[in-house]
Amino acid sequence: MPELPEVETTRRGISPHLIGKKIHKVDVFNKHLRWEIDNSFQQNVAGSSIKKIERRAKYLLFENQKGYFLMHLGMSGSLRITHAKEGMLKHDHIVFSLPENKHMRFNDPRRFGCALWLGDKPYEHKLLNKLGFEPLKKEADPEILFKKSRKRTCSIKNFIMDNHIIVGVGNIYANESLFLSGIRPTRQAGKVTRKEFKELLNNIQKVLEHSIELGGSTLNDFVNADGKPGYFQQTLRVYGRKNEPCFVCDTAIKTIVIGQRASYYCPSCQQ
DNA sequence: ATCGCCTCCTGCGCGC
DNA sequence: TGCGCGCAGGAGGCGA
Repeated sequence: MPELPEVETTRRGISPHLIGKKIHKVDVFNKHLRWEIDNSFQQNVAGSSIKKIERRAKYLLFENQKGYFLMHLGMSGSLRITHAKEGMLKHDHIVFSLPENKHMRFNDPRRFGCALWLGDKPYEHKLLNKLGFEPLKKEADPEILFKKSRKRTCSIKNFIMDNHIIVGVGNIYANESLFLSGIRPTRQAGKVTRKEFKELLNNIQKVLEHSIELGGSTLNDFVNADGKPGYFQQTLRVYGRKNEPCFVCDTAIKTIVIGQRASYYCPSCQQ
């Protein structure tokens, strides 16, 4: 379940194996991902060289001579670098053949991921042209959250998980950052103060950056990577801790469903 | 415009 | 040991 830190770690991990390298073949073993992989993907990717890999939200954007293609890891996807001889795994849906007998393989048991040819104006694509700000770039500004949330009645948790507002905050980090900020996930977004948004964005940045650091520590093993994502290496303060004592005040952590998603909070620390 | 629900899919853990 | 069930979750799409 890649969150933004895992996507960024993936980008950094695969980059040395792809930048400036030619993808001489693309084999699609199962085109039924979130959207069916159409012929333009293979046509425009096979035989091209990768110039750059960018990340926007949880999308990976690969640039070649003709334009850009996009990949999303969905819930269960991964990209890993292997030797060509290495055996295929169940759910290896796409294999990119690289120089020096290497492969990049896209594996995705749940097939919520996608692979899409975008052409030469990637940011005009409907998946990308309505996205909110990147929490880890200079553009990140709590004032945007404050202004856009006025008169909003949805929960603050749904609000920060809305990609049209701010990108890359998945369920785990939404729970964790709200706990660190003392804000109950059910509170109406419009009732969160300017001061609280400053604190909240700061905490979102902290948990994301911390997790990228942990992910980065496994980068050396990225070939044949099977490392646990960063958020399993760190201590989660509320996520998955139903009925366990709050680390701050010992109150039992509560769980509730918000927007079809499991939400955890300390009823004493978070108001 | 905004909100909340539905959906895609497989693996896992649980209860019996 | 095995079966069936429910749950997990990113995010687009849709109806209200």
